[in-house]
Formats: sequence, C-alpha cells, structure tokens
Amino acid sequence: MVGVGSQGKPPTVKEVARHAGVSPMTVSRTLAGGANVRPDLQERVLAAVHELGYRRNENARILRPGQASGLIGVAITNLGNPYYGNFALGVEEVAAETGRRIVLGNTGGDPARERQLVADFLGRQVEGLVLVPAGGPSDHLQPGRLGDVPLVLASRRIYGLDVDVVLLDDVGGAYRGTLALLDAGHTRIGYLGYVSSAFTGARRYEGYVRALEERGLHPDPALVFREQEDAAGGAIRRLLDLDEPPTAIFSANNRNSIDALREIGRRLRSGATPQEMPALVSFDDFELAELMPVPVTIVDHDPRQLGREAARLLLSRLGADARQRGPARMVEMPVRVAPAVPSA
Amino acid sequence: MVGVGSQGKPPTVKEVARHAGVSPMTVSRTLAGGANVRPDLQERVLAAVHELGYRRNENARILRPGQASGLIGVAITNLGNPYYGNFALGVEEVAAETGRRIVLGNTGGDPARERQLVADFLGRQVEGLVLVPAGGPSDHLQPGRLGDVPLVLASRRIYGLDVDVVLLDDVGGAYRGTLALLDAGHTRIGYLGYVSSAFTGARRYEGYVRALEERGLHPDPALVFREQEDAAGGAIRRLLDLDEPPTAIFSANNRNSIDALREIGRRLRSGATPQEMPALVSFDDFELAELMPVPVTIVDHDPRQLGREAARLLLSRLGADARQRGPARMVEMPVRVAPAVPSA
DNA sequence: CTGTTAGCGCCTTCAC
DNA sequence: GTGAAGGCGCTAACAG
Repeated sequence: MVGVGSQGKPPTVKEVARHAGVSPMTVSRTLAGGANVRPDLQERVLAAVHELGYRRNENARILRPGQASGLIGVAITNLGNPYYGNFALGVEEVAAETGRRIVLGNTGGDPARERQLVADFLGRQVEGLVLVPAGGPSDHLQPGRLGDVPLVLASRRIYGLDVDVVLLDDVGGAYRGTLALLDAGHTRIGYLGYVSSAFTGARRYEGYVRALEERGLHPDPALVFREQEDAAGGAIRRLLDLDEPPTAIFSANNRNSIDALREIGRRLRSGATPQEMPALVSFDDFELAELMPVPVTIVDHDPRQLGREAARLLLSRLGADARQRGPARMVEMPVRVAPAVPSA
Repeated sequence: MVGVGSQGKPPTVKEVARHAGVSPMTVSRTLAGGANVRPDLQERVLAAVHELGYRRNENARILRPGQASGLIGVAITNLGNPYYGNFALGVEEVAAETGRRIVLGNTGGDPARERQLVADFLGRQVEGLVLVPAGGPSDHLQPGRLGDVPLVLASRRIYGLDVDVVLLDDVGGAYRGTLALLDAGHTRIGYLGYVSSAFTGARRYEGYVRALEERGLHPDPALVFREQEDAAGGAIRRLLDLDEPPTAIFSANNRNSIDALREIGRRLRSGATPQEMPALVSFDDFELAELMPVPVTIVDHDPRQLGREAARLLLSRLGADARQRGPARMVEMPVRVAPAVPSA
C-alpha cells in the first residue's frame, strides 16, 4: 500500500507476479480486465499490485503491434490567446472522453517549429494530429509524410492539402455583421484586419464586401486597412482622422477591436463626444463589450466547440481495424451576430 | 524521399540498416549524432532514412533503462481561462527549450480527474509533473506514490506536501492594492472573493486585512463577501444596496471584478451617476480596464512567467545522474499594482 | 570503427 | 484457466 517509495526502479509485471505467486501472464490478464482468471488469483494479483505500487508501463505496452498510444498531437499558434486556449480545451475534453491525452506544442506561428513538433509527435506514435496551421510551407504535412496518421486542420485550411478541416463561418459572420451596420443606416464602414491571419482575413473581408455590394455599395479603399502588422493603433487613427471619417467600423478580430476601442477611449477623454465616434462590429467576442462607450456588435463563436468538433473529426478517422478512409470533410461552425448586451 | 506513403507499417532501424547495407547499430549511432561512424556510412544511412521516410520510435527508445521520456505531465484546472492558458504556455516554452513536450490534462477542478491524470502521466513515464492542484484529497501526490518523479505545484500549495511551489505574491498584492484605496481616502472598502479558490482567497484576504489594520481599521463583516460560488452578481448587488454602501471594492480575482463592473454598468444605464459607484481594485488584469466607467486599479501579474518558473523548478530536479534532492522551495512571483491606464 | 548479443516491460500465441 | 516462449523497436555492453 505504501508503494516502493523513492528507492530503485518501479516494479514490473514480473515482480508483481512473483509477489502474487503467479505468472506474469496472469498479472497481465488481470490488469486487462480479468477475463479467464480465477477470482482468487485476481485478488492476489491486485493485492500485490497495491502492495508494490505497481503501475503499468504504457510505453512498453504501446510498443506491441496493434496497440494504440492513446496520444493526440496538438499544435497551435498561441496557447496564451484565450481563443486557442479554449480550442485546446475542446480537443482535450473530447480526447479525454475516449481515454486519450493530448501532447501539446505551441508553434508561435513559426512553420519550422510546427515541422519539428509534428516530427516529434509522429515519433511518439500519436494516433492523430490536430493543427492550427502556422502558415508557410506545408510539405511536412503532405500525404505520406505522416505515414497514415490522420490530420485535422482548424481555423485555417492549407490549399492543396486534402484533409479534414474545421472552420468558423467567417464569410457569413462578417456578412451578417456588416449587414447589421448597413441596416442601422451606416454607409461609410471602415474595415480593420490583421495581415498575419491571411486565411481568415480573406474570408472575413469577403463577407464584408458581399454585404456592401448587396446594398449597391463598394468598399472604399480609403476605409479599408487589412495590413495591420501587430497593434492596429495607427490604422484606427488614420481612419478617425479622415476628413469624412467612417461612421462605423468592422473589425475582423478582437485584437483590432480592442485597439480601436483604446483609441476611441483616448479621444473621448480628450473631449470628443460619443456621437462623433464610430459604431463597432467585432468579429470575436471580448469581455465587457456592453460597457463600451460606443455601441458594439459582436460576431460571437465558441472556440471550445471548434476544438471539440476538430477532435470528433479526428476520432472518426481512428476506426477500429483499418484506417477510416473517405473524402476530406469541411465543417463550418456557426457564429452568432448580436449587439453586446449585459450578459448576467 | 517519398516515404512509405499510406501502406503498411512504418520502417524500423532494421530495414534502414538493410537498405544502407549496414547493421542496425550503425543506424542507431548515426541517428544519435554519428560519433564513431565513418562519414560515408553515415551518408548511406541518412540516405536510407530519407528514402524510407524512417522515423525513430520514441516509445521503443524510452523503454530502454536510463532513457528519459522527454515528457512533462501538466494538469491544470481550466485551460479555457487565459490565466491558465498562459501558465501552460510558460511551462511549454521552457520544456521546449530542453526538447521536451508537455502532456496536458484539464482537471476542471475535480480531484478524481486529477488523480486519474496523474496515474496516466506516470504510466507514460513522464519525467516530471506540474500541477495546479484541484483541491480535495491529495493522497495520490504523497511521497512514494509518484515513484521518484518530481512534482511542482503552482498557484496553490497543498499543506503537508513538501514539494516545490510557485505562487503569486497574493498577500503583498492584495495589501498594496488595498493600501492604494486607503491612500485615496476610502475607508469603507468591500471585499469580493470566490469560495472555490480557498488557498489564494485566504492569502488575498490576509493582505486586505493587513492593509486595513495598518491604518487602524478592521474588516466590516457587512462588506466582506468571500463565498461567491460562481457569478458574484448577488454579492455585488447586496453591497451596492447597503444603506451606507462601500465607496470602494477590492475584488480578489478578475471574474468577480467583471461581475462587479457588469452590475455597475447596469446601474449607470438605469440612471445612477459614476460618483455614486465604488472605485475598484482588481486582483488580476483584464482588458480595457481603462475604459471602465469607474476608476479601476489592477493588481497585475504574468501567469506565463509563473509557468516558466514552475518549469524551471521542475527541470532543476531532473539532474543528470541522480535525482536532485534538496529542500522544497517556494517561489513567490512579484505583482504590480497600478491604476488602469491606456496601454498603447 | 563496426557488428553481435541481449534485454528493456509488456502481451499475443500457443501449449498444457 | 494458466504458463512458457518469443518479439515489438531500440540501444548499452561487449566483442572483433
């Protein structure tokens, strides 16, 4: 019951067997569920297990052919971002439901790091991979390079790579968000987006344009800033400083939204009135949006569900006997467009 | 160069050896760095590796005695919370610097789940464990139950468990935050805290009381709500509805802060004036605090650094030959107390 | 410098 | 219902 303490190596089946006066096989069978083992022997085995503090060595078990590792490799771009944190949580939850664990790596958006992580994951015999692609070259993900370990991409897809993908309804969300502004009477609507999120950025911009055009409008190049490197402060200032500033802004992600609101707050403190400030639509939720000094509409979604769905797609490829083949699937998770309101 | 594609099992050292016309050991040695292998043989081996798409089976490697798994088991309470997401990121980063990976499990604060995760981690031969304790019984963490796998606790400690711990300077942060309110002339200062975070809660409350008493004040039971189960809305309302409501509130975590601000926002929309609303000190940062309708002071800290420090403590216990023994260490990470100001 | 042998801990296969 | 043999993929230890 006390276990071995800190001395020596952990006990093995053999030692448990000796302790219980049976053969290693009886121990193994007992631990596997006890089919075809006499109850009294099982008891002796379990007692010995308890006594010695025995713990099965999973790595040795996995070594045998046909044994799955129970590991899912997950590589994401930024764990510190709540969006990806929740995504990872979703993957972990679904994996855990089948007794699997995730091995997690943070790429920081670096393709080289992604390549390295994938190689390591494969070496550890992961059963599958979930990736938020870092961008850049993707030859390490091409068919065959992964053996037959299934891969699911999330948030972005990689053109030319025919694998399962889970995305947000970027186009629809941006379309409906922009439409909400148009319906409120706005016609000069600025656009803010990151350059780094090329894939989602293009999709969200597409939704923005589609909504405008449906109302006979066209994107005004002077109002569109799609190239934010990092902080969007500069773009916001330029937008607000125009002779005829936009009366509303569509922001393609919450980082840009927060930057915009910071600048708006700054101007309000300097004497500007809320009426002079643009309304905002933010793709991505953020906390306390309802307390903002200008009306904010949120294109809301649930990254955790995105993670859960990614994991589900992956698990469906881990069929019992043979690798589940079938055409690559693309799932678009729904988004909700609504004015920020007190939530509690 | 193409690799094996999807057919059959992945190649082994033996096949690479045959392909290169050498023995398995020459392959192994080459892959281990190539010491004592003729360059031309190395080339042939590497060519064969490339040709066959060979990848070393880490699990088989780890099976040999003396080989480390390169895995760190990490169990946290809520990956979806940016605080823990950043904590996990910090651990991952430092682990990655030494070529290690993290196996991640989310406990959701459930001790049973924690126990299960720890057992699984140990079965996978992790080199060490980093835990944000879920609370509850901790017999599965007692000396000996972990073999001699080192353990580091973060955020909370477990009484009676003599292991390395990384904490925030909870007491100091709460003390200084409360002092800031006192210095601003407040004397009726409410307190809001979760019941679930018993450990940090007690420490932060201690800091709050210490500051009050230093000024000859005593905590007023009518103003102290330490028992929030989940949302703190009810406590806030009761505080604000007092005949003589507090002029300031110390909130022990950002969830409570946000709940408080939601309620304050609600009252402002109903016609209350900002002057009637309390000032706020929030332990834990949150975004756009400077845009809030009441002055907010932040007790700020960096969970990522907390994670990095936890990982460093752990790595220092993974000494080359013998397990690094030594007294358990406790590290308190500094916090910063400052009024919320525009950050960009 | 290179190869052979042996065995890590476990479990499938086959005998009893 | 139980045990003995053998091998998964890899690499120390020991020849040569």
